[in-house]
Amino acid sequence: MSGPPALKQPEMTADSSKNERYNAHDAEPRWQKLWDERGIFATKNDDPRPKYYVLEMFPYPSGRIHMGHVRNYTMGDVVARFKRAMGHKVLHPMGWDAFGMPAENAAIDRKVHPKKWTYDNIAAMKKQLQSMGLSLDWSREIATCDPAYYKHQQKMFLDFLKAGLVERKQSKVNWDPVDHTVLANEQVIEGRGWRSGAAVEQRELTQWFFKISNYSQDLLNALDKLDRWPEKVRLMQRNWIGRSEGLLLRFALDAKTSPGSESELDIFTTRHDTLFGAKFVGVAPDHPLATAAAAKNPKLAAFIAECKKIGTAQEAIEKAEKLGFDTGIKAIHPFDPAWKLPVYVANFILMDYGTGAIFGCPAHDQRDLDFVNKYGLGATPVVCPEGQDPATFVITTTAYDGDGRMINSRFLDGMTIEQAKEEVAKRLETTFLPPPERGRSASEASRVGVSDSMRPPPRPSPFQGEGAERPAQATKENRPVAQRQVNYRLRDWGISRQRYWGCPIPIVHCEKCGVMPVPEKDLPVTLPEDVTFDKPGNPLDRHPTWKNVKCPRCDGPARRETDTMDTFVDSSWYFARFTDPWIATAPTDRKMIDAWLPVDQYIGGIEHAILHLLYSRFFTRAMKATGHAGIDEPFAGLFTQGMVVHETYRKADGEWVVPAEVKVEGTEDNRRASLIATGEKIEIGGIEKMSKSRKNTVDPDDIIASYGADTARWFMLSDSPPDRDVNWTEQGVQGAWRFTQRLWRLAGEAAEIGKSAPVTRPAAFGEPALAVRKAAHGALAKVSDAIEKLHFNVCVAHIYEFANALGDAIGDIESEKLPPDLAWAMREAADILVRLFHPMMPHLAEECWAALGHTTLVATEAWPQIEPELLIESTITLPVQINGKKRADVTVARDAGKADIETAVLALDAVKQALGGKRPKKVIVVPQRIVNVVA
RNA sequence: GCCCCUGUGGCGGAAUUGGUAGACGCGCCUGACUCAAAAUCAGGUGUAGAAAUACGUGCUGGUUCGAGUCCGGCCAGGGGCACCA
Repeated sequence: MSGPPALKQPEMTADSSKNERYNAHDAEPRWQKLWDERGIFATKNDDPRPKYYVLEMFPYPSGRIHMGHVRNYTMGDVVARFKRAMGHKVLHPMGWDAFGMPAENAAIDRKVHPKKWTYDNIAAMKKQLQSMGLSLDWSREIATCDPAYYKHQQKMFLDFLKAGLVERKQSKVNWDPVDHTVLANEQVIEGRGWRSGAAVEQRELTQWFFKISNYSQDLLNALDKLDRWPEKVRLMQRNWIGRSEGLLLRFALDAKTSPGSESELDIFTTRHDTLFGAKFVGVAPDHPLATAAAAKNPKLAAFIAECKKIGTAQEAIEKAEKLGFDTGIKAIHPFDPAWKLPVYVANFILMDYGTGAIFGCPAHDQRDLDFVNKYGLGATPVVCPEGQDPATFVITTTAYDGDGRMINSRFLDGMTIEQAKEEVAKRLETTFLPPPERGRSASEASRVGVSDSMRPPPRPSPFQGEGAERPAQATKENRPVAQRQVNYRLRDWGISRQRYWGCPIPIVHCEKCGVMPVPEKDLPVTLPEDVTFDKPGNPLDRHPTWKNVKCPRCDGPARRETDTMDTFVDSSWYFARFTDPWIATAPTDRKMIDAWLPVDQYIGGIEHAILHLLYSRFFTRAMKATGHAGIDEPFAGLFTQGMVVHETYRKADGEWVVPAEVKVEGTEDNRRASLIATGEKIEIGGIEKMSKSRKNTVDPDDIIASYGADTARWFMLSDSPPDRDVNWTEQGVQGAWRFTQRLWRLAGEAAEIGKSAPVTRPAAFGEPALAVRKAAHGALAKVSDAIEKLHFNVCVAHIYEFANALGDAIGDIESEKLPPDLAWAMREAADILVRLFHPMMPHLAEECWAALGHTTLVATEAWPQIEPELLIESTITLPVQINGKKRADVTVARDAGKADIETAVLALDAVKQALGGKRPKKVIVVPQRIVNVVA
C-alpha cells in the first residue's frame, strides 16, 4: 500500500469522449444524475413482467459505509441489473436498521440525541451509497426508527399476542448494577459489563417472549426445502434448533428422604437403553427440588450459590470440573422399587434443557463418568461393543458411547441399543405409578408460573402428532411412567430490552386490570423525544408524563411498558414492508406481499446465519398466522458473502497504523514497510478482517475519489469467489483501474471501426469476422451462466478473456482494408462487451455505450441474445490419451461417429508409436470430450 | 470435546461436476516506445532438465481406461456449537 495511488490521476476534463483517459470523476455523477432524473430504478408494483426481488441485508447507520458494504451491495446490484436486462421487474430497495445501542452510546458519550445522530448518519451513508451507482429504488427507503414503520410492528405485536404467539414470563438476564441495564451475552466480557466494568449479576426479570418454539419442528422441516440456501447455514440452523428424541421418565422419590411436598421427579433422556447402568440422579442447581432441599440444608444452599457464581465469572477455570452435592434424597428406579439412586445437585446440569434433571449412566456418558469418579459411585457397563468380551469389559476413565449389545441389563441383555430403547419405552409407557400421596410434583412446581391475566389460553401445538407437546398438561393420575418426547434446544425469543432507542412495546400495566394492550386506535406508541442520558438506566423508565398514563379499560392509574423491542424484531419483516412501504393503514398490503415474496436472492454476511435468518423465518410464519402474509419462507435464495480482509501494520511500540499512512516496498520476502510521514519502520502483520481496532481499513470514499466507483466495484468482484474472503490490495485495485481504462480505449477503437460497418447484417461472414462473433457469443454464454450462479470472479475472468480477444482482433486489422462483414462483427462484439460488463461497471458502460453511438441508456437495454449456432464448431479437437496420459490431439468433424474417431486416432503417429504395431486393448471414446487408448 | 468446511504455481484463484490441471488476474522476467520514468504494447513465467521427457492439485492407500473431483485413513488451517442428558 502506498497511500495515494501511484498511477497518474485521470485528468479532470469536462468529458472523456475524445479517446482520452476515462474520467470517472466526471462520468459517474453525470450518469447517476441521469438515472435518477429518468427514474429508471423505481419499480412499479403494477408492472406486468415477471418479478425478481433481490435484497441485500440493510445496514445499521453507523455513520460511514465500509468495504464490506461495498462488496455486499455490488453483488446485489449486479444481480439486479442483470435480471432487469433479462426482462424482469426487479425490486431492489434499501433501508436502515436504525434502532440500536450505538445511538444511545453516542448520546451518553457525545451528548447527541439518538434521533439526530441516527438521521445524520443515514444522510451521510445514503450519499456514500449513491456514489456507488447502485440501481436502488430509493422511493421505497425505510428507516426502522420511523414511527410510520414501527407503528405497524406494534400492530403485529398485538396481533401476535391475540394469536397466542407472545407470552410474558420470568427469565434470567445479565444485569449491570452500575449502568442499571440488561446486557446481551456478547456485552459481558469475562463476567463484567463491557462499559462499566462492574461484575455482572444474574437477575430474574419478567420479559416478553415470541413463541418461536411453537414452530421448532416446522422451522426444521422447511430447511430441507430451502435448496437455494448454503448447506452450511441450513446445518447451523438445524443444530441450533437441536431436535432430540427421547423419553420423559417419572422417577418416584423415596418419601422418607424427600423434602416437603416433592414426590416424584421428571427426567428427560435420549439413552433410556442405559437405564440399568444408572448410578445416580442429578438435578440442576436452580431446579425446584434443589431449592426445596436447600431450604433445610445450609451447606447445600451454599453449594448452589457457588454453582451460580461459576456460571458467570470463573467459567473458564471451573468449567472442566464436575461438582455435585448429595442431597440425601433417594430416587426409585422405574424397573425396580428396591433400587434406590442418590439424588445429587450437579453443576453441569442445565435447568433450561429438558426437565433440568438427569439420571447418570457413567459407563456411557463422559460427564457422568467424570462425576462418579469424583464421588466414588462406580460405573457398570450396559452396552458392550462388538467383539468385546462382556465378562472383561470395564469402564474406568473413558465412557463408551458407541454401538453394541446390551449387557448387565436383565431383560434387555443381548438386544441392540435401538431394540433396548424400544423395549424400555414400550414397558414404561404402559406402567402407571400409584397416585401421589401428597402435594405437587417437582415437575409441576418447576413450570414457570404465568399469572398475567393477559395470557391467552394455551393453543394446541401444531405438532402434536410428533409428540412435541410438553406432557405437563396431562394429569398426575393418568400419566404413565414414561412418555416418548421430542425435545428442542431452541428456546423462545426474548424481545424485551430495557433501553430507549427501540420500538416501544404497546402495553399498559394497570393496577386493577393488569396487563392491557394499547388500543389499536392509539398506535403508534411513539418514543418521547425529551429524554436525557445523564443518569444510568432507561430514560423511558423515569419519564413522568410518558410513563404514567390512564388504563385504556378502567381509566385508572396505569404505567406504560418501558421496555422496547429487540432490534432483531425490526429486521424480521423489513423485506415485507419494502413491497409496499407507502401503505399507512396496515403493515403490508397482502396482495403486494404475496406477489413479491419470497425474496428471490438475499445477500448478506454469514454472521446472520442463525439469529436474523431464523427470526425472520419465524416472523413470516407468525405474519401468516395473523393474516398479514400468505407465505411461510421469506428468502427463497440466500447467499452469504465473505469478508474484506487487509494486511495489518504496526509501529515498534505496537500501535496499529492505517494502510493509507504506510508505504510498502519490495516484493515477496523482501517487502518492507515504513511510515510515509516520518520514514519510521513499520512491521507488516497478518491479513485480517478489516476492523477499526486493527486500523487495517480502507475508506470507500477514498477509493471512489481516487479511482471511481466502477473500479472499486470491479475489484470487489474479481479474483476471490464471492463466498470467500477477499484480500484488499493496492495492486489489485490498480489492476482493476487499468482495466477500466483498457475497456474505454477498446470501446473508442471499436467505435471508430464500427463507423464503416453496414447498417444491415451481412449475409455471410468471412473467417476473421466469424472468429470475432464466436468470441463474443461464447463470452455472452459464459458470463450469463456465471452471473446466474453468482460466480462473479469467473464472470470477471471471461470478460477479461473476451476483451483480450477483441483487442487482438483489432490489432490484426490493417486499417486500409476493412471488410464490411468484419466491421459489422466488431461493432456487434463491442455492443455485447459493453452490455456484459454493465452490471459490474455501470458508469463506464454508459460512457462506452454512448461512445459506440447509442442514444439509449445501457441500464435499460435488454441482455444480448445468444446465437446458439455460433457456439457450435464444425470440427472439434479432442485430446488423445494413451493409458490415461495426454499424448496427442485429434481434430474430427463435430458429428463424427465413434468408429470414425477411433480410426482417426489409431492413425496418429504418437498412437502408432505407442502401440508398436500391436492392437490396442481398448479404445474409449467419450463424445465431445476425450479419447483414451489403452495399450 | 462434538459437528461442518477448506487445502491446486511466488499470490488470489479456474477446471463444463469423473475426461487436456493451472483459465483469468496480480506479481515477476525479457523486449518495443522514451533522454528517462510512468502509462501502453509484444513475448515469457508450475518444478527439474540444454532437450526429449519426467514429476506435479496437503500426506497416504483404494475404485476407475482415466481422479483436483469418488471412497478409506491421516495431517494442517478456518468456522460453528458446546456440560443439550
